[in-house]
Amino acid sequence: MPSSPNISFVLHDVARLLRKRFEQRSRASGLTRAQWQVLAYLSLHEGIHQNKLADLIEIMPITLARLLDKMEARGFIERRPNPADRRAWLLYLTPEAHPLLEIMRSNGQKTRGEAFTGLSADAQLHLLQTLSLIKSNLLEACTQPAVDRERMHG
Amino acid sequence: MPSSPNISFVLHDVARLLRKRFEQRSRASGLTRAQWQVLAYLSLHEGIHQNKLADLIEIMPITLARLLDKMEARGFIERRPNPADRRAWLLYLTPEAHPLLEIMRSNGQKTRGEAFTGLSADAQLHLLQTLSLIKSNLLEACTQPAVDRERMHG
DNA sequence: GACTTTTAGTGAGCATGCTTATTATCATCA
DNA sequence: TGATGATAATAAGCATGCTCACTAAAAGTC
Repeated sequence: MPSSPNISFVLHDVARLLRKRFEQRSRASGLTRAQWQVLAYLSLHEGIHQNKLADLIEIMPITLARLLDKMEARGFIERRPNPADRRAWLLYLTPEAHPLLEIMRSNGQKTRGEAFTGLSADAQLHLLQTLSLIKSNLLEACTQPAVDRERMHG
Repeated sequence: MPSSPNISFVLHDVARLLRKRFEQRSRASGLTRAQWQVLAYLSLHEGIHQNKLADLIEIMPITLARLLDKMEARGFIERRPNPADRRAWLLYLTPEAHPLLEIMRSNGQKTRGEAFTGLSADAQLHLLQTLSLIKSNLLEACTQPAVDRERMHG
């Protein structure tokens, strides 16, 4: 309950504020947080295809497709045909994208710097480990049927 | 960078997965995560007006207005005119909303139960405190101008 | 080789959250 | 009282993320 603030609500708030702050900073660069995440992952896996990349980022393929549409239109990435599989595209950064990597990385660092003021390096590492555990718990849970039935009245 | 996973990305992923899991569970009840958050806060502050409530939840008033539109249409809340100020509405739960509070609270608990498997009560409390600190850092930061200028080339 | 199943990608439609801009009302102060 | 500024709510428009449904191509099976 909000009176003793709910950890899920706070977590959601933090994510939203991180995104907001990052995008305040990055507006001039033309990349949103989500697009930067795509670019960051793609820079480490050029030549990957969309469903694999969506799997890495853990978003739905259709969500990634929409992001790539915009990033392609703005000249940050290109989709090359895959001669071995005519269903799939192969994804590459354009030369224009490379300078952005450094800028966005720096913006991310600045945003984290603001967010994590007062947290020691140890505390940050601990937080990362805790969040990673929660994430893997949730990834597991999301694959299982969510039973809405309950014994509220028993 | 994604190779050593970025704490902001993970935090964002966790928030997204929490929302997804909560909504898998709550689909039958007709309330989304955001609407449940509104209802939870409103249940503690009936008679509040929109801008104040938006301030409590820390979202933009227009975002709240859209949520309230849907919740009003579905009969969960009502907007009563404020005789003392014709610009403002006073917000109340409808009788239909009250049983939902218990159901949604339980859904939230179940979702957190799944998410926090393997975390002691102490670790959860510690996480909450850490996140609250980060949130207040970000709330502070977001009010300050985000300087995009930087010394990348110097 | 034809039939079925799986996989890659997208369309449609909805919810949340933002920025920017507008209207109506209230509050202040000369 | 009458102009000025602040406040409550909403409108328009965009981005992200989901579910559900669909097409096209590949892969597996008889």
